[in-house]
Amino acid sequence: MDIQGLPGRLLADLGPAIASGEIPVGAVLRGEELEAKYGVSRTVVREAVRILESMRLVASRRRVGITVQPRSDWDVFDPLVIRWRLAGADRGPQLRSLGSLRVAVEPAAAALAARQATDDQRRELGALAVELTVTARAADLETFLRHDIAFHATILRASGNEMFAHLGGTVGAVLTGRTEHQLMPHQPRPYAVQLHREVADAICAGDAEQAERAMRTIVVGALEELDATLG
Amino acid sequence: MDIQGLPGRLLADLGPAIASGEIPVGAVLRGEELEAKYGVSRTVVREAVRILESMRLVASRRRVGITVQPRSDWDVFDPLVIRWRLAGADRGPQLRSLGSLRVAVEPAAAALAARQATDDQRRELGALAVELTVTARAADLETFLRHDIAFHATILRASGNEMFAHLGGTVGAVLTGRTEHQLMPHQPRPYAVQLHREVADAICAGDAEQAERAMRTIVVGALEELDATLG
DNA sequence: GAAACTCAATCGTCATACTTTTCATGCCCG
DNA sequence: CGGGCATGAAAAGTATGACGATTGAGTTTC
Repeated sequence: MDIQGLPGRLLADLGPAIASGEIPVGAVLRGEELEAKYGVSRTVVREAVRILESMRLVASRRRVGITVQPRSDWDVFDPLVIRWRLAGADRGPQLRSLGSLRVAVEPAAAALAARQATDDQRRELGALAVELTVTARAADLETFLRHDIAFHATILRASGNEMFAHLGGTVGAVLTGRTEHQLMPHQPRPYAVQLHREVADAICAGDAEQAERAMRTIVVGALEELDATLG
Repeated sequence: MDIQGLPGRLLADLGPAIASGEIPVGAVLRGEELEAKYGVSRTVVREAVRILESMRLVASRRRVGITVQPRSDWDVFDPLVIRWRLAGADRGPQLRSLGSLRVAVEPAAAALAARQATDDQRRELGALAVELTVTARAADLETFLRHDIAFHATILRASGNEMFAHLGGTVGAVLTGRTEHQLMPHQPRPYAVQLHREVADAICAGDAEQAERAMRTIVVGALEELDATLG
């Protein structure tokens, strides 16, 4: 998932620092400075900066340096940017944005999945729904999270839309983030688990409307809970 | 919008070639090869490859070379990847995916915009709706397109969700693409123009449900029309 | 006071050398 | 005959020194 080598190490340090605002918007870095700070060569610094530039986090200009760009320019769909922001200070706004995106996308994906999931995918969803019920009762949060991620990713994949499918990773990051940061109840709510079961059943049965409705209830609920927690 | 300098030139050539399948999945390039082909130094090739790597279009491995990755790994939300794919062979699937995404996102954005757009934004939407009506009647396709893009981008921005806002550029690429490639009627359908007017009015009046409904009609219609055209 | 000019800072590119990783070959041993 | 292991080479990864191009800022000149 991560970028390799020395440029990767620079990114892993600079990315979160910029995303969290520790290096503020408008700040100017010089390449030479970064070489010294990390004890690497120009080659490495330049490659790392190029990548940050392709994410629109910074812009490099002659005679000026490497400038941190305004947040509105950032490529907020880039998986790395999402991770960095979730780890940093504006986790709240980021989770809210992602929550709204989920509300828009996941019900639609569930409806599509009910129409065109493969038999294997339907079977897998059924199995995952069972796992969720079991691990929720056992309060095994870690395993629950893993299956929850797989559940949503499978539906997004089963929608047959490659862009929805790619949001599987993003949704995974959201679920992981809110569990890691205690934004979840310590034990999954039975009602939420029940809704997952309903979504799985509806998709298995090919009932698009019911799948969409149940999924919407899930993601709207998650967003409301988040709003309540963040105030 | 584009990446600058010599690495940008490499990207502008390699990106479309990979996105269109001209350089097939699984193909292996060598850095030295690219240096020779484009008459540039190692530095430049490496920076370009790093960027392609961060889009997951290729992976670079020692002793192996630069391998084109399977399409399912590509970062399909990256603006450059979207443009490259729209320009190439799988424009059809790409437009369909984007169409579904619009159906999911834009109605939700319209509803949010009705609740929390600024006065300026409401005014601008009203003005744009007027422009659309006028230029549609005059069959001034180019101006119509420009205002249509601004209309949708303004709503996405007015939703107050940064991720929706960023899709403004993507939607712009879609609209431009389908106009350029004759996937549109030669004159905008009066009914579609009327719907834009309704969306603007609803948002100005703060009627979220009506805004959402009208916007859904627009994007569903666009998707159906696309499906009909592509067969 | 404004316009033109000079200068220096910084990124951009190139060429080259060296290092590290990893695959493939083939040898040796069981 | 087959499998594990040493050996070598191929390719990317990193480092470095040199030069070019751009551009912002200060300075001069009218």
